[in-house]
Amino acid sequence: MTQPCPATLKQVAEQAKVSRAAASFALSGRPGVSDTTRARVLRIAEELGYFPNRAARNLRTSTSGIIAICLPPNVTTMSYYMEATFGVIDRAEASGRVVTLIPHSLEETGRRRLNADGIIAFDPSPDDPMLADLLETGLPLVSGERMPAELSAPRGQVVSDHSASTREILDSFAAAGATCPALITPQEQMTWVLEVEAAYRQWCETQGVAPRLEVASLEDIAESTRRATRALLTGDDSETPIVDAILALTDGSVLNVVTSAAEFGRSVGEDLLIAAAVDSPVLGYTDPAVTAVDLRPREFGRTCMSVMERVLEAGDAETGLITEVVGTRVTHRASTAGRRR
Amino acid sequence: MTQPCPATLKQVAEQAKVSRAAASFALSGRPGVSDTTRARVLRIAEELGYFPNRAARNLRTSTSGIIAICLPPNVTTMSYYMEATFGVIDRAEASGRVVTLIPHSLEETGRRRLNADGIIAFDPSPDDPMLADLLETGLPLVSGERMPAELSAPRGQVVSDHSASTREILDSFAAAGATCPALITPQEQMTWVLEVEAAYRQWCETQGVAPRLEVASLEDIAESTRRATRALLTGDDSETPIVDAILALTDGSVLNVVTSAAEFGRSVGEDLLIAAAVDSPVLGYTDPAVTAVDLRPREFGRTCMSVMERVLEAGDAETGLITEVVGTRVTHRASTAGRRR
DNA sequence: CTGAAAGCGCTTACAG
DNA sequence: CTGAAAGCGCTTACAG
Repeated sequence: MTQPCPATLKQVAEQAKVSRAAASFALSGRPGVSDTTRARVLRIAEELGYFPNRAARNLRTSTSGIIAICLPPNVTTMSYYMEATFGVIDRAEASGRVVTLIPHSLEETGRRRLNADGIIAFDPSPDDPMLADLLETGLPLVSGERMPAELSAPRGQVVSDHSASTREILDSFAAAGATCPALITPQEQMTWVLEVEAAYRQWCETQGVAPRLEVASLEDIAESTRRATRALLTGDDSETPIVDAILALTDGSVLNVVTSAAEFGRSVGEDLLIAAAVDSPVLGYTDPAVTAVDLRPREFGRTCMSVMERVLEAGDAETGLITEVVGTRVTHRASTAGRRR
Repeated sequence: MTQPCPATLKQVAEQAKVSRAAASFALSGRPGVSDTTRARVLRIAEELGYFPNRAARNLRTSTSGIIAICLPPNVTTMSYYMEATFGVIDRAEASGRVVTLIPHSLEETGRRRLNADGIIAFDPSPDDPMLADLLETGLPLVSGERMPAELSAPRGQVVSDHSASTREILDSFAAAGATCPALITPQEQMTWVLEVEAAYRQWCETQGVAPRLEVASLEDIAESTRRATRALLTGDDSETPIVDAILALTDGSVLNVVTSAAEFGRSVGEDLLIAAAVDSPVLGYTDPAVTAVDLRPREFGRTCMSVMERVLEAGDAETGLITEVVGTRVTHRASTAGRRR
């Protein structure tokens, strides 16, 4: 067990034979202390395993050291958000901040109590009432994926190149012999959904194929997901070409397509290719395993936190909109192998 | 926007025309202040929207107000842990505490820095090295599900009745006509896994059927999951009866069975029943949807936090092992319908 | 039953 | 370049 009470600034100062002020200056890297003194203080702080008492620092600086994460309501693609959250935590640890999640049940008083220094909102949606409330607090906000235009601009944002990954998926469909790829989107107007959709439409236009979209609506989500699959896979209309590939944006849709393809006389990975726009561990367990876009959520979360740090450091100074891009990569699996492997 | 600076104790005291000490006593419910004064202070605090400054309180009481959650490494059944975490947060909010997650990548220095008041460990496993380190800190610990005997006892625990839910699942298999139910377990020796396994063996003994277990090992988890399914569904040995129902403990196994049943000439929900020991939203999206045990993770998380509060309140006083049970319920879906619906 | 006072550990103007 | 001092908001012995 480590020492019960961690070393205090006073102890460091005494050992280094300087005042607490000097020690504080040395540790925070501010000018006003000679290089030799600074080095000595840093060495002793290191030896004693010193780190500043969070409560004292927060009290003095009127901060809370808390970064709050806001996730979309009713998230089914849990793994992405869980990983992204851990990414934020990874990075927050370095600056001694604490990360917590805001439950959607949190009342206004609860949010006031929370008293965060900043908010990271993943996949902000214009339909989320809590998000609107959070924006009103005026706290520094970093958005994971772009903020919808209807909402006030964030101080920083981290984005993925969904256009590129969508094109890569569609190209791999084509390479495996598919000629009529369809899209299943959720009804929520999160910006990444719009980006995938736009990239899909553009790809279709370039290739000269007619876009086929189905929306799994929010109300009665399970049934509407089934309806979307059915709409795409029943060839009730001989005028429209048969859908031979599906890019699904939510894991619910993916799983529904994978598990019901046989009912419609299709064989996934052979005469029906399928891919997911967000990867998840479960997609590696299905048979066949499902090709998906690895959005590198952990890295994405880390980047969100480092943008947040820049925003907090800037304080009220004008920074413009800080933007960072996190690269994605497609994990190719058996579901897009095509007939001829 | 609410007032920039929340009301302070001093303001409350001034308005109530008492000393800060008296106001503090009144608010904390301690004796030493007359009833009329107490009522006045409480009313004024309410009016001003007063709540104690976390940093000041923490500094004064040498606490951090942080509750850290430790999840198993490599969790695939994300939704359960996410919900349980939100449950902890729900409840922590009432006592003004902040909840954070401990990433498994966190180094020893990081853990010292974290400086939590207590730790809630979900599904503690004897194989988790981080958990062993956390136990050494001597911080108050509440475990979600029982602690393995090898590890030091927690101060409190919250458990589910896995025996009852396992029996309910197995009984429903039998009611739908299955005669040879099998179990797929993960290799991790989490106590709930052992409990389900024990309940399964006991049920088999009572029913006079031979238990059939497969383990999906950790290394090469995806492949071993497939192997487990194959082992159960290929009738290579005419001496052993054909498995006609499977209870899978992880969502990976469930999805693998559901998506590969057809390959083995089986039809899920008809001649092959399947159920999951932990429910997840994705199980509602497969076709057929999968019967599963709803462990009520949010309620479970809330209960963990309320046990933690009791532990913290007791301080060093001997409390014995505080235990709470959270009821579960089986969500019956099409995967266990059986041939004759 | 109530008030005056100390002090948690830090940061930061201010004076030397 | 360095030191002495104030004060963030709270809790809690201590004295009346």
